[in-house]
Amino acid sequence: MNLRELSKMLGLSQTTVSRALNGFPEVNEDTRERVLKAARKTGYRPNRAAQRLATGKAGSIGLVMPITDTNHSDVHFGEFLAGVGEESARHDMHLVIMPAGPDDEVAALNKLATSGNVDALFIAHMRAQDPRLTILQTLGIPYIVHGRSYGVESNFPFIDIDNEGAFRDATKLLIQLGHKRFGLINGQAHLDFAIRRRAGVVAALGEHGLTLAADCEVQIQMTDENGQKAMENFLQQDQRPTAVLCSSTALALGALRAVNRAGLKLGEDVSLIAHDDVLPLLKPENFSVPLTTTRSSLRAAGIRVAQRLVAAIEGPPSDPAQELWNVELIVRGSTGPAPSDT
Amino acid sequence: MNLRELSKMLGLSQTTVSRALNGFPEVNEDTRERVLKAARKTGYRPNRAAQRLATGKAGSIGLVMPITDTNHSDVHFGEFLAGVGEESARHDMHLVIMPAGPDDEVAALNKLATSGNVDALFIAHMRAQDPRLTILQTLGIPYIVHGRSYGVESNFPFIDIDNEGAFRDATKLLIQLGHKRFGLINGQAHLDFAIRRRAGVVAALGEHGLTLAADCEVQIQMTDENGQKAMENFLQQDQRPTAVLCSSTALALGALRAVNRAGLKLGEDVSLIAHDDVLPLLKPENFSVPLTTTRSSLRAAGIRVAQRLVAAIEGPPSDPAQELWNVELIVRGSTGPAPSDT
DNA sequence: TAAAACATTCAAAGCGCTTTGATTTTGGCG
DNA sequence: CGCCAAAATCAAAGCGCTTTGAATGTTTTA
Repeated sequence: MNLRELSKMLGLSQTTVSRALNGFPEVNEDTRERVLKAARKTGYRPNRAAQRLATGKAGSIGLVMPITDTNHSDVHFGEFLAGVGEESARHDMHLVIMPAGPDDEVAALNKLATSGNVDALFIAHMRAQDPRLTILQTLGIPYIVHGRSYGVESNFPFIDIDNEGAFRDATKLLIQLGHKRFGLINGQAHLDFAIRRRAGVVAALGEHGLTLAADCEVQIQMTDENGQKAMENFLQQDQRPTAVLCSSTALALGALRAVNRAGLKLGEDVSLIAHDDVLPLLKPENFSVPLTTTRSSLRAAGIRVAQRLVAAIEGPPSDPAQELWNVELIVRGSTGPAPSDT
Repeated sequence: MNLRELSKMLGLSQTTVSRALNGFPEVNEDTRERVLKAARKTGYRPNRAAQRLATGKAGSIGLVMPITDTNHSDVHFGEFLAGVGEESARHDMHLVIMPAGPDDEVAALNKLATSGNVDALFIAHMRAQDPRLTILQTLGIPYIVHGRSYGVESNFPFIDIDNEGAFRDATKLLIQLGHKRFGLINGQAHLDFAIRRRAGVVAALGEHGLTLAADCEVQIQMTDENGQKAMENFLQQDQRPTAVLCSSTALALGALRAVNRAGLKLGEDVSLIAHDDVLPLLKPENFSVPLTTTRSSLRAAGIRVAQRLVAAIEGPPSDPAQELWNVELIVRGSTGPAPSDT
């Protein structure tokens, strides 16, 4: 069943039927009713390819999927993607997923945009002074950024969580518990969230005359291996930190391993707070010592991103809305008073 | 730049240019050369929407993304999706991802197929006697199945791993190590892979006059919590198993936790082999005791599925090719000789 | 050298929708 | 009533590609 058949059946022109279906105001309500009913009964579904051609819209969202040097996908992205997929299916939107390594991202973005295959773009894994922003702004196609880019002043639409606030609060909690020596196992130094989280920690410490020792700070790719190595290093120091913040539960998984192997107890000898992206696999409550976390669901962010992208495609261009989500601080067993022995 | 402009520029008809571009034989080689060169120089890219409309092909692959009751996405699927995304981007294929709970899957499949939005389908998470197969076969659109469906005789195209063989081999290894009492922490009983893995275990045991005790067998959703609970149960029994097989590293993560909490040592008191889908997060070598595993990359399967789907869409329909991948057995520290104390 | 066969190229007709620019209907008002 | 604005509908022109069926050259064959 296509539009011509449907309109012939109803004794109307294609124009009217099309307009009735798409909610245009200039069609009589009775007519619209009749059209909608017929469409329902015949199970008419507009041909998306034809719609795309006629409107010049691709009806799809482009995503650059970051892949690492080791050619591994990132769980964080997978979880995010699940959210995007869910929402875009709801709107009959296609997804174009283009994997790209760190060096090809700009090229991938360009390719996606100029392919005409895509009428909105999304980027994540933001870095400081991210070059992709500049391109995105000149491309003239709707986009949204997950995260921000430290050092970029221009106004762009984003969804981000309050990384700085989250880690400031987390640090404050640890300070209140009496901790004085801190460690930070962070994501790679050029990543925007890493910069902001670090800033949060440093700020909170500063307020209490404390500092983050240079050898108690690591900025590295967030895998459990790296978390373990980092924590092992921390623990070997004379003045080892009693409180450690981790930028992901994956890092925390490794860190916990290191703590256990050193024969120390989490929540007693060492307190730890990690950021939890709510990955289905790494639930902080299931760690051998339940993890105190700052929590914000990546999946939810994915859904929201898709919503806004769809709105941007269908509706008129709106202001570069910027959303900053709050992060919950959830206290579990991995945080405790600072050990008194030192 | 569109086809008309390009052809005008070349002084050729659209027909010829189109054919030159698409590799039709009836165009002069010199002409083709000229066309290709011009296309390259001008950066001409055919409008996919127009192509889709003209050919009647949607240029996209539909995936039903299984979501659980808890509305959580499955990591296994995420990893698989990464593979599919990678390959389909390579072919300018779109993805339509429709999330559906266990009860809506058939409906989702129908919806995808009849939407005309999709010219190939893919399903996974196969169950015994899976009703989706019947539908798929009547839909008349190319499809491929990841996994098989126990009890279904008909011939359908699939990619699967040799679940039975993998678990048979794993069990044999444990038998050789002297183990007599076995446990199995499996995926949900209706899932095809779970049935086959169980069969593999039972077969290997049977060859040596051993059996799988009813209370040493659990078939359950594969989360670390469930793994932990299952192992806790096993360990409380008078005659607790000394060798346990797990259907995923997530289960194994929980099982290991239970072993640790019981004050037992993995690889000594209890041996464990898990199936490893090569998830970036749960690397068996990073478990506190490196895990002996049966390994097969889900990501690789995703890539292969997309390849075949693309081929099926573009090329002529071919035989329902069936691929059965071998699974590696990788021995690490979690397996050791059976304890002699009993 | 004309006819037949082949190799190339072309004009034009869709594909199924949206949208522009009429055209027709309706209804209010003097 | 007749006129005009507003409301409702329509015919037709694209969107950019593929594909059919015909037309034009070029060889080959008889």
